[in-house]
This record gives sequence, C-alpha cells and structure tokens, in this order.
Amino acid sequence: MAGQTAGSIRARVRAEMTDEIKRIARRHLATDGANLSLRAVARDLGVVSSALYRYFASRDELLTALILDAYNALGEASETGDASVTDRSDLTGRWLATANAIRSWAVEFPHEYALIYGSPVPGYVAPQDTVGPAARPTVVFTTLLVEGHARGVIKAPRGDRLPSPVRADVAALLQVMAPGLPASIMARGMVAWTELFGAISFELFGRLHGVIYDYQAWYDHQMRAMAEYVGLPT
Amino acid sequence: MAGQTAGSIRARVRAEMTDEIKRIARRHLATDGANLSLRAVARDLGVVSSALYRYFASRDELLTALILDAYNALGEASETGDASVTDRSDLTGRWLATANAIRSWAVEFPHEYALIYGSPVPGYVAPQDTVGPAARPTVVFTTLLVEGHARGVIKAPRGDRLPSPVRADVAALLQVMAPGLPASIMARGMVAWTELFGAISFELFGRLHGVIYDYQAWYDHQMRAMAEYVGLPT
DNA sequence: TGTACATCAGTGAACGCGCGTTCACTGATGTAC
DNA sequence: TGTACATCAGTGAACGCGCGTTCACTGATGTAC
Repeated sequence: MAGQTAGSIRARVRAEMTDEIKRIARRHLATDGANLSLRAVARDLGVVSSALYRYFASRDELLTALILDAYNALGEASETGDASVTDRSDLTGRWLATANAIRSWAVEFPHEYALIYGSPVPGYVAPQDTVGPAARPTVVFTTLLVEGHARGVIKAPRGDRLPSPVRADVAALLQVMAPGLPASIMARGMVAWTELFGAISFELFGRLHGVIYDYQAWYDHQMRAMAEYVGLPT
Repeated sequence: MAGQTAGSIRARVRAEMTDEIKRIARRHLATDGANLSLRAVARDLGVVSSALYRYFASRDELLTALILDAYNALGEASETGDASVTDRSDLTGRWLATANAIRSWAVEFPHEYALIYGSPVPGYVAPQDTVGPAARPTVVFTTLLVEGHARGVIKAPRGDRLPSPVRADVAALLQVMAPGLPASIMARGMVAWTELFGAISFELFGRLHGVIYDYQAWYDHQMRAMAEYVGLPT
C-alpha cells in the first residue's frame, strides 16, 4: 500500500513533467512553428537537453503529442459548445454555438490551430492514432445534421443533383458516419463545414487583414448564412 | 552599341541566374517548407553559398521573391482562366473557369500555394509590395460580380440583412473595389470566395484524405453550389 | 582599333551559432525480503 | 522495522552535422579613351 502510494507519486510527477514539457513546447510553436527545438524547450525547462528523452523518444514524438492534444482540445471545445445549448431541439442554436466554440478555440490557440489545419509540416507523417481525435468536431457536426433531419427540422434541399462521383464519395462517408442521412443534406453540410474552416483560416492566416475589422461579427454572419444554406431554420 | 549589347548580355545572364536560383529554391519548398536553406540551394546550383548574396541580400529576400512570384502566378492563372471564356456574358462559365484555374494552379504547385495560403511563416513579415499581386485573383472575382450585377444576371439576394458591423466592413471594401455593387451581393461573394479557398486547403492539406476520392468532381460541385449561392444562373 | 581601368560574379575560409541524439555516469527514490 | 537491490530522472560530454552571413581575394568581362 505504501508502495502503491509511492508508485503513483512517481507516476504523478512523471505526468506533471510531461505536461510541463508540452506546455513549454506549445509556447515555442508561436516563435518556431512546427520546427520547434528540443534544446530550446529543455533550456526553458531548466534541464539538460538529453533529459527530455526520458519523456519523449524523439522530437517527432513530442510534435505528435502536441498535435494529438490540439485535436482533442478542439474536439472537446466543439462538444462543449454544442452541449451548452440546453434546448436540444434548437439545432440552429447548437450549430452556431459549435461554430463559435471552434473559432474561439482557434483564436485563443492560433499556433495549435495552424499545426492541425495549416500547411502540413514537411517530412512529418501523422501516425494513425490522430484519426479519431481529428474527427471529433466532424462527429458533433454530423450528429447535428442527423438529428435535424430526424426531427424534420432540416429538409433535404430540392433540386440538388449530385454528380455521380460526388454522390459515391458522399454515400461512402454516410455509410460510416450517418446511415440514412440524405446525401444532398450531407453534401451541403460539407460545404458549410468547408466554409467554416475557410473562414477561420482566412482570419488567422491574415487574408482578411485590412479588409475585415470585426472578425467576430463577420464570422457569425457567415455561420448564420451557412445555417440557412444547410436548411436550418433562421 | 556593342557596349549596350554587352551590357544587356550581362543583365540577361544575371536575370537567368536569378531565375535559376528561384527555380531551385522553389523545388526546396517541397522538402523544407518555408525554412529552406540557402546553402542547400547553393549546393544544388553547384556554387558556393556566399555566391547567392550577389543575387539576394538575405534568405528572407529570396523567400519574399518566391512569395511574390507565387502571388503573381496565381493572379495570372485566375486572369487567364477568366479570359478563356469567349462568351463574356456567360458569367457562370467565367466563375467556374476562374475557380478551376485557381485550383489547378494550387494542385500543380502545392508548396507555393501553402506558402501564400497556408500557415504564416513564423518570424517572417511580408513587405508592402505583396499586397497588389496578392489581390489579383480577388480583382478578377470582384469584376465578375460587378459585371454580373450590371448585366442584371446576378440579382441582389432578398432577405439578406447584414448586421451593421458587417455592413460597415463590406461597404468600406466596396468603396475601394466596386462602388455601386450592393453589399448583400458582395457579402455572398465573400462567402463563396472563402469556401473556394477552404476547399482547396482541405484538399491540399490532407483534410479530405480517405473521405473524398474524386477531388476534381467534388470541387466542381462546390463551385457550382457557390455559383448558385451568389445568384449566378445555373 | 588597342589599351588601362572599372565592374562584377564567384571563391574559399572563417565566425559563431544551433541542432537531434547517444551514452556512460551519479544519486535519489522506491521495492522486496 | 531495516537493509540490499532495482528502478529511474537527470547530468555532462561528445558525435557529426547544418546553418546564415561576412570578407578579402581572383579572374573574367565590359567600358572609356
């Protein structure tokens, strides 16, 4: 029992140290981007550079941890945003809350956003286990569409004819994520989703500099437009 | 006269050398991203690294040249795309041609696209003279909207109420780029524009990996959807 | 037209720096009897 | 409860490498008289 306690102390200290390394590394993303330096992190941590190898086997592994954390943080932000709307039948409200939560996270952590939604890091290949966390926001969104359709709030848009290769890709996706959802709704949803991340990237990557001054208002307007586009009530 | 000729020979050789340096540097974007190495470029060029300083005062200056070239190449692609439609009154066709030209360029030169539309390079500040070239594609697009409106092909969407901060930002932009164009049309245009670059970034930065297989078809579908969204005839 | 001088591209050595990773080590902390 | 041993975090030196930039230089090419 004393052993157990002692053992878990060691484990806790280790976890804290790991967190501290990641915290400092995250700070370095701002100045170095994805080519952050282990030695610089060690320096800030007040430790010799080789000490980091007790926690991460390589620079790439640390980078992967940061990427994973970023995906999960954004996933959690999306889920919390959606969950914050108490009237679960208010799907437009849930969409806006989710969209807003995503932007808020991105604005607060722009370099982590860039890490996962910006240009790929040259030479870096994401391991398989980023796939799940990366999908969390899209799961929230797809659930929204499914619920909206089930409740009859979203009607399948009329007159949307999907070209057959598009229909095939969308259908394959639906089979995995949302069987039963009409492809035309999903396709519109994907357009809205693309616009959402386009909007955030435009803002954070400086494409709107000197053009838009009230970013929040412009984003909100876009998200309302997208709500209407996917067939949510306004 | 012989002097003139000789002088222009020297100038021509110099220009060719400059182009060659940029060509090789562009190749290095693929492997090193924005933190390309002067020494590596010099090595590939078969020249000692300090020789490059006869052509570019610093690494940043070379990077700026690449960025400028990328902006201009994309600008030219947009303009050529638009100009390729002989029936100038076919605004939907011109929109689709322009959109396609932009994507084609991006797909052909993904690293240059990433350089100008991806995450900002940490520590790098774009000089003022990138502003003009950077705007070339948006000029093509805005002209499209203006012409469409003037010809009565695009009707101001009804029921679009812009929140006042959005209206203010859009109005200020219109004053510079397209006086007389209704703000509601411009706002929808900006949404479409955002979606366009969102779509390309999604594709090139790997967000659609394992989801979309026929990228061209999906993009084309999105651009048709956006044409409809801004009020172009389908 | 021929010669003296100026311009310019490219060289090679050097400066001072930073990097990721390995490895044998020390000393503290935890575990088993 | 006390002791012998195992685990583990962190050290410090080293490896072999790459980087941007400066500077005095050589030699070829162009210019002016």
